[in-house]
Amino acid sequence: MMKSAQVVTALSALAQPTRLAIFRLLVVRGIDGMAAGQIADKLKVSPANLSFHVKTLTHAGLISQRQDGRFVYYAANFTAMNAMLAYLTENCCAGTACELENKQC
Amino acid sequence: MMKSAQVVTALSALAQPTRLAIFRLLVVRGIDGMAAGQIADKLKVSPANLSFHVKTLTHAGLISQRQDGRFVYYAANFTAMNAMLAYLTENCCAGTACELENKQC
DNA sequence: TAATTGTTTTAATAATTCTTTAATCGTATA
DNA sequence: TATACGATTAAAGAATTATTAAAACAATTA
Repeated sequence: MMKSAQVVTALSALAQPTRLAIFRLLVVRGIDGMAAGQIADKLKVSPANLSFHVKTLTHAGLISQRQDGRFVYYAANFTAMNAMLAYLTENCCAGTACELENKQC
Repeated sequence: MMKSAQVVTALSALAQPTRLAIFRLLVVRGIDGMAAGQIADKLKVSPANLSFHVKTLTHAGLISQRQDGRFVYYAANFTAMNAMLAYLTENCCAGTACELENKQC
């Protein structure tokens, strides 16, 4: 079970256009992930700025990194993402009668 | 389909301890919602500060308001919440082979 | 070892966000 | 109409966050 402060950290990490784009890119990529330079090229962000943003996502636990030669690969952490999503819908409608109208809630 | 900027607005709205608490409270409450003063009491937040935060959540489309006498009731907008959650998991792992390990992705 | 490539860090500035207090607005009741 | 109650707004200062450029670091190759 996730704590409120962790969830705020994760949401803050995603609440920025560049970081949201990075995360979505990595979600689509799956477990192999993508090298820092590739991400920077694809999103047209400077290397320094990319480093700044992936650091924020990493601290939030939403992505992981692995080194391969002089490349650093980043990948989405699906467990953390799912825990965050679950926190938002938890105990929805006090457990009653809302499956009728909503998908996850 | 939600646009990136809308999702950033929604995530920013939730990425703050007081607002996350307000939203979770309203998610549990369901469609009836809760009056501003009740929320403020429950979360031990000043009326002015509560107004500030519900305004942010309202602008993000995550909650709605309805007036009843001199009370203003706020309720979670489940459609917006689900759209935001869907955006994050969209096209996960390019559509391949990750149902094996994850719940939503 | 020197040079190159990929990435990160630092420092500075610019921009945004949060909290508090006081004043204001709207609805209901005496 | 005057008063009370619930809620919102406005203004100010404090705190946090984003962007840029330059320097530094780490791994590879000449």
